[in-house]
Amino acid sequence: MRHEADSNGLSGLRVQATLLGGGVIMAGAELSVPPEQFTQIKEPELIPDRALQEEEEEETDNDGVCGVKEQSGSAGLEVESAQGPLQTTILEEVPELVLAAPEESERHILTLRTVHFPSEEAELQDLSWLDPQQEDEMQEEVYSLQEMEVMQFQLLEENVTRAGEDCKSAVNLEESTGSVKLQKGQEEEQRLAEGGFSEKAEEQFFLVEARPGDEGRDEIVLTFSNLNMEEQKEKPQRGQAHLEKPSTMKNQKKAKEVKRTFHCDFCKFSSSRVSSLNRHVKIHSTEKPHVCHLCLKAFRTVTLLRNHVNTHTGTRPHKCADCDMAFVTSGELVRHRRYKHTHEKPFKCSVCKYASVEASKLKRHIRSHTGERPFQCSLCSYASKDTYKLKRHMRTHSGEKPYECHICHARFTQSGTMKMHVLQKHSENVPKYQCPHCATIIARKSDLRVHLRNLHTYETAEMKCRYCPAVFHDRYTLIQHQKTHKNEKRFKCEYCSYACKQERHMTVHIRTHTGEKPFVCLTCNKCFRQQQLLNVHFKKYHDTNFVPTVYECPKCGKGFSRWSNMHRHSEKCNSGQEKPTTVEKERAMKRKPANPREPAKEDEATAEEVSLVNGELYPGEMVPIDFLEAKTGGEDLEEDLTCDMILALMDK
DNA sequence: AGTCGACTCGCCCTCTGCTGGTTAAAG
DNA sequence: ACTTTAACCAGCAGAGGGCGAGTCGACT
Repeated sequence: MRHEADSNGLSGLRVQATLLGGGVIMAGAELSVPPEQFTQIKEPELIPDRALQEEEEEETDNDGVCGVKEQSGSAGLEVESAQGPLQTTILEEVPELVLAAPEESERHILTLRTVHFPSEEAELQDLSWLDPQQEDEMQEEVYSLQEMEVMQFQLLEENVTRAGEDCKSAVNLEESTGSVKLQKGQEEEQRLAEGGFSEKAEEQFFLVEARPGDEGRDEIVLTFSNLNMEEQKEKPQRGQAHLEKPSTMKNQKKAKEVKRTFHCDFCKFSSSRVSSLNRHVKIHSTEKPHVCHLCLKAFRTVTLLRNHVNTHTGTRPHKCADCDMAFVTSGELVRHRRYKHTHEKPFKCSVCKYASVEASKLKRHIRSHTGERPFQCSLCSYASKDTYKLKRHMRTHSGEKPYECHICHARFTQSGTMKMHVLQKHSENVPKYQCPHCATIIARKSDLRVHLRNLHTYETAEMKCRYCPAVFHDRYTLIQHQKTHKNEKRFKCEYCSYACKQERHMTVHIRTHTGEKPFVCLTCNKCFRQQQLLNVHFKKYHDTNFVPTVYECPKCGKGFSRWSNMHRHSEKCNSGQEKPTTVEKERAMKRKPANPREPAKEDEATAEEVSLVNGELYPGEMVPIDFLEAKTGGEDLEEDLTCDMILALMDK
């Protein structure tokens, strides 16, 4: 059964009835209605062929009843219309349903009901979403819907072992299941009895498909139902209250007798048994005479009380043979066994492979296909597909954070979030996720997904390398490639053979060719090629608080502004003291001299020297430059050293 | 009337995945 | 110092599993 919303809100009806898979009656209608409306799909019921045969005999007497006739052929049953598309009054020209071939052993009968089409305009629904093959198997009747107010389908599942019975053993809608009925007069009567049905009914649409499950089990496969479950529940009598469903020949004969229906005065419940009605009426009563002696909770029936008391006493008489679980009722045990042991899932979605143990789960699942969101948040536009999600969503408005980390007491809105928090923050041996394309290890699966999306997704647009003409289609490869350029001396001087890795080095170097000295001392107007040189110059000659570092010879105590000079001196010093250790060297670097002033020439050279450090040292800081001495032989370093020389050495 | 089984509603849970803010490293 | 980038992290929603409990038809 499939459903598709009509965005225009117009009504349209498409009646479809098809037999699939041998012996399954399929009946469906697709109507454009608001997607929040669903109807109830009744469980399949089993009826014998013989009953169907007698039912059909009676059905032929009913005017306006959708006929059910046999159709032979390997295709099995098909519901087809005896008429062409109806333009005005569908109730006078009803489609005929064809029952399963006699040899069919199963029939699924699905009951849907109550379709009202108040709109003046009828629109055919697009069935393009249907599987083409599936669609081909359906015969459709498309009706103008203006005057169609009520339709009722019943599709019952029947498991019949006897073969060869005449399929014309009809289905009498009046007295049995397994039939489809569209009886205008009856519906009109019912509508009038209910005080104007057309005003109360709401638009609904649905497309029904039902077929037996695999392996001939008692399974029912439903596609879409967009009929309002609640409404179905609330309006069980519409054109249906008087229906009987005899499952045996005995009941069939009973059905032919005049049967009396007992109606509830408080709701639309009715039953053929007064005992059922009496029991039902109790649900409208506030009287709950059966009180639990343990918690004083009251119940309407002794059965409910007994089940309740069992929850206190732990009495669970229905024990699972395959595990330790036990239940108060047998139904719970059956369901538990389906979930945990037999994995029987009778409710199957034909749109996808989903199957469920419970019908309510299939109903909930179908909302993921239809997009129906019946549960509207009262505070925002959010609407959910089930009550729990709405309740969970409401925490975003209330700020409620019911889940607390037992270690750091952080609070969370969802248990899963807290669980992840504990795992990531407070657990050892946290699982990690290795990227299959690179060495990256990521803590969360979802973040790995983001990583894959951002770095390893193929992009149709070419991404160019920043340094060469190469192009790539994923970011990771591009980044890896660009890293290969990292150690290249990509910047080459146009005036000499100098090359370097960083552009800012080249900028400084170029000034040695152009003679440009853009940094001017505002005090003495001396110009420098680099800001750092100017800074050092200023400190040494114009900053009265500046105290330069002095390196003292460990042998004679003579001071030097540079460690290399001191070291050169110390090698030749005859004072007989030992060469300083590395630690002593570091101490010497931190020592402050009594009289630090050095000749201006050396100071300037020192400033030049400091400028080599690519800004990693602050102005005035001393740098061990053994490598410079090795290069220059330590002779006249201050005078001979140029910026570009040092830069070249640094880059090496 | 009692009981059973099927059906149904509702609640709560877990798992999953996306999103956007934060943070630290790299450029 | 600034920008960019990617992992980290909490928030939040989608989907589905499992079960408690109430109702009702059918049977005894």
